[in-house]
Amino acid sequence: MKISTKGRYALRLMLDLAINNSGEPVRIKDIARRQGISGKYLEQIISTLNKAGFVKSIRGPQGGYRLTKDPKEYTAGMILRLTEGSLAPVACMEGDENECLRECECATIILWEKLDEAIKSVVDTITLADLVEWQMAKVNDYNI
Amino acid sequence: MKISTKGRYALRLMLDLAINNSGEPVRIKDIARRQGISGKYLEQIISTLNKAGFVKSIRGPQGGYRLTKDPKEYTAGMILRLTEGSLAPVACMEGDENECLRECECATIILWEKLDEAIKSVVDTITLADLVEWQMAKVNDYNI
DNA sequence: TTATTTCATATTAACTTAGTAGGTTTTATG
DNA sequence: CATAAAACCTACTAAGTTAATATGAAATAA
Repeated sequence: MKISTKGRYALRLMLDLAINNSGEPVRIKDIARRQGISGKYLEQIISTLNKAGFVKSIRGPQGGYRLTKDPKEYTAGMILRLTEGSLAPVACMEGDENECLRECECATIILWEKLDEAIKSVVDTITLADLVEWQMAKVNDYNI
Repeated sequence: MKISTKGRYALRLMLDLAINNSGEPVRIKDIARRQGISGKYLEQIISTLNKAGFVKSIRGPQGGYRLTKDPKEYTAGMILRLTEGSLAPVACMEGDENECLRECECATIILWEKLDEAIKSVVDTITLADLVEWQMAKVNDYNI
């Protein structure tokens, strides 16, 4: 019941892009340095974000990445689901494929539904803009 | 971000024990048959529940297991944490051991805290008695 | 005494995680 | 035009986890 590094790094990567939006594209190398994450691994993660249109890449020297949308347009859920896959706590909740034959008889499904709703209520309401705001507040605290 | 079979089976096992409390101890073999789960695997899971004092075992013929407490005394969280380990969505939230060095600078921790609270608010308020109640309602629906 | 049950430990195949490795393509700049 | 800096692409891998199976020992009711 853990969010893996892929999801966690994707979130920090997007947050890094949102904060370092000075005009020039942001290089993987710099994100890797700032976040203390393997650059090669970040390449793979950002590739997913790129293909989904979450970021735009500029190739060649002085290249890098930029967000395609305003930070408030990305929810944490969008980023996590893209990189982690479904956030449903059990597979039988993920649609027709994994439907459980005991579904209509098994009461635990009600627990899983409530848990699923609780998770969604957090990840689908918090946006990248919220993370930026919290990050700014943290930096302020730190500098006082 | 999934609950594994251990946790899911433990919950169904405890629910089965709560429902089949006719006085005689309940055998693993019968739970396995009713739930469609490998008996040998259930043995391992119930061993954990036994050592934690959640169930009491009676050995020998006509032996089996019984709950030690009233169903409303067990929360889903107690059962899941015992079998799954911590339900925190990220390791850096699990106490001093896994503390993240970036904690005080990284805004994502706030998201994880909110997610953790949301998960707790479900699993720590739903009891085995609730599951029994829901199960009874399901059986009624089915028989109408 | 026997059969039935729990109890204990070891093993395993398949899968996932968290990267590393090595190279190709694009393109700004000198 | 040559070079270097960046993104891009695919394959590989060590370690860990999951979801069991396998084998047998210990306890005990009949």
